Amino acid sequence: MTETLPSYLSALNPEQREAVLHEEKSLLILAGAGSGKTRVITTKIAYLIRERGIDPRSILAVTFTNKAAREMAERAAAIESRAAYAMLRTFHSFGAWFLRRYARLAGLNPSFTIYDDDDMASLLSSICGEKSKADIKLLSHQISRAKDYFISPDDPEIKIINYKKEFQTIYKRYEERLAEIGNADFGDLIKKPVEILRNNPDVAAEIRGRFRVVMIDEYQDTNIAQFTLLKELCGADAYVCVVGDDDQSIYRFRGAEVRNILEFPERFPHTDIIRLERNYRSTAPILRVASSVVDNNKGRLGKTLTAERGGGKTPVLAFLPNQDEEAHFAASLIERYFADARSDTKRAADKQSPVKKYSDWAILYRTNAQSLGFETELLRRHIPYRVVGSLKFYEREEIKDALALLSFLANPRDEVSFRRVVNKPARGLGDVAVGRVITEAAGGDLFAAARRTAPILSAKARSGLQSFTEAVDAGRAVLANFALWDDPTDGAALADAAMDLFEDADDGASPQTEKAGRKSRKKASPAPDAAANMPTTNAPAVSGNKKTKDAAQPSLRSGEGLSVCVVTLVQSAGLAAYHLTHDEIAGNQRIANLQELANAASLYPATGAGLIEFLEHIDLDRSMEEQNATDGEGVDSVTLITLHNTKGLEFKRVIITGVEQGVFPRDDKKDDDLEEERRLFYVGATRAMDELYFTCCAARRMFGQTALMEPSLFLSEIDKSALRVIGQPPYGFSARPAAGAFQHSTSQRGVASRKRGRQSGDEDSAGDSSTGTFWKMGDRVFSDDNGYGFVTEIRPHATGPIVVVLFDTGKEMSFLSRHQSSKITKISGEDHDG
DNA sequence: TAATCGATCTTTTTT
DNA sequence: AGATCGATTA
Repeated sequence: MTETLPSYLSALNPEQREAVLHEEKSLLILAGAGSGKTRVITTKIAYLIRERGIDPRSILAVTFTNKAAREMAERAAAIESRAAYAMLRTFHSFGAWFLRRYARLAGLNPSFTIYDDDDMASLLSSICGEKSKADIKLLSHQISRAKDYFISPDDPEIKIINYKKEFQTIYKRYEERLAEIGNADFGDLIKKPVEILRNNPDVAAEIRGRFRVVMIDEYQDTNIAQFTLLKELCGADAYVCVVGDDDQSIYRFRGAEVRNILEFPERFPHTDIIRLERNYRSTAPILRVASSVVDNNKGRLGKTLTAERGGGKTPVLAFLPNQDEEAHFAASLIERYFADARSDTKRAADKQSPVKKYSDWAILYRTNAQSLGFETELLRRHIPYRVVGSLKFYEREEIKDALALLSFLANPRDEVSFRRVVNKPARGLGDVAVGRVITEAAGGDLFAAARRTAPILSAKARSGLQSFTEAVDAGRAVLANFALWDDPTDGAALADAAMDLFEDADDGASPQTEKAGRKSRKKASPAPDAAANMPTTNAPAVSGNKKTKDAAQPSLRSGEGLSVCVVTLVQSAGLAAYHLTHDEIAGNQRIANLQELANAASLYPATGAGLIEFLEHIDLDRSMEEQNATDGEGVDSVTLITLHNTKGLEFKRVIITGVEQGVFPRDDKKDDDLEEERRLFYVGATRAMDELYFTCCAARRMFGQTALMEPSLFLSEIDKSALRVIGQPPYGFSARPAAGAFQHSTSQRGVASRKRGRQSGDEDSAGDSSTGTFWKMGDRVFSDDNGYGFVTEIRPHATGPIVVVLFDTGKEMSFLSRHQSSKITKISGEDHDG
């Protein structure tokens, strides 16, 4: 039978193939890490279209990240080009698509914009201004959670989130204000579609008629609202296929419910379950380490991943004195990788060894803040890197300002954006004047209200308000088809017209032409100042030589499409001048950032719909992947990334950093939260294909102070023989110890030194009686010629031990201890005391 | 009304 | 250490 199958199917293993060919009612695929689940999904999409004659437009596949969605679309289309017509989106992007389409039914204008967490907080503080910032943050978090659980203000279940009556009141008020403004928050993108489906049987019928196949990836991370949406989306005869891994559920904190995957068979009757337990990604030693940690979790379905790959190196655990050494160590590993490559090529130039790339490497950390040290070090060594998922660009003041202007242009009822920019730069508008405009608007069009209010204000406020409205007017003037939004109260015709504009590739236009059009526009648009893109975080190769040249006269250039609008708005509002004069040091950089935003906008048409599309894209996908990638995959670079963000990715070599108690796991974690951190460990470790490293620091600067750290609990859960330990383990450390404390000796003069436990790895050390030096793997050394380095190998030799040192420069040298040890000085490690 | 200085807290993780 | 917030001052 196999030979009758097309090659894309026969290439699958039996379980994968079974999953692809399955076609009864519902399917739950329990897919371990690296078991080829993306391959299964994409192949299944292709198979359904090609072999089963399913209309691609009736397929909906949902993922969690934009990156995953893009990858899925690419891979499916590579097998079967018609897959481009299928709807492959993130949950939120699908929600936004749906909500625009049926906006009216939720009382929204189809041109609504999306409020992020910050906007949410701003709105909340305008509702209850007396609250502290922390309280506001908590409230917005709880409202988000409520929406994740599909709980409305009046739902009695609201007590689960917050039992106080006050919370209910505020939540309710928040919903009213948001409705007045006419925007949606993240939760609404899921919750409102459900409500529309429930309240409008005709819409439900239409949607259910359309989507015959629904697939969901990373199902273990869905929340209740998303589950509810799935239920509403699927008609009685829809085919539902979900893929997930309970061991990789890491988003409980934002409402993910592992129950969804555990109870899926009950919720969807006649479910078949297929397990994918063959891991194709990692070598066995890596899987062993990953499993030994997650095995300590209680609440799991339990599965056994088996490595399909033989051999493999033992993962390395490096004990290091502090953060700086950690960054040194990571950078050195990467440099050595390439140093090896150079010597390799001489010896075995004809051997077909794969090309070594920076992108083979990823440095993982628990919190975004940890990236800084690595950035500094990589920058210093001219190792190109990119920081994944760093929101920094959109968190910049000038970018937020510009986006607020655009948002206000898109929705003149947007009070949050209005407040942000109406008096920025200072136009002499104080609380009084702004308050008057808002009162006048009475929840309606603030732009119109501003014009009406201006005449009755003081001369100063009047001219300020006028200059603001003129700026907005100027921005509006460069947009075509803007009339649509002039009167948001104009009902059906408006929505219908808007819907045409927002209509996606699915109805009518071929997705290929659409995408091609988009692409070519992107290509055509110059990608100047790619360096300016992520100023603090970009690769060193592109640091700003070009910028300094025109630093004398920085000005915004408008390019194609919507960039005209961005530039016009920012210029005429005086934002560019404001930031330039306000911040003499960073001013030019700010202009460059604004320029970058304008460049991104040039991919969109200069129309009202283009504006909405642009804003939606920014709200739903802040990864900067697209903008960053100048051509194809972009510059080859090391990946710096949070553990959470690595989900679904893989790298040849992975360094998991900061594996210390208090950092990973955070020390306030226990029980369920601790189990989630364990899963996070599992996710991180299983990203590695060939080599895996852990780093654990004895001391770490936190809050401006140096704190002594203990090794992570997780390290102690790993079988000692599964790791190769280098550096100085703290006294008493051994993997899998009798439960007990790790203890540190106190640090001395900034460099914490640790007494080595007697029991650990004596085969990796050697004393040299002639010099009185005791060498050990991982010892930190210094040489006048080569700077700092680590002892990476100790070999016995007739005339005494040979010590191999990897210097931070990447250079590796061997020293015959007896004769040459004077060239290298041990600066930390085993003290000479016993 | 805006800018500046000190006090205070910070770090999860993300669509 | 760095951001952020509030109070004080110009």
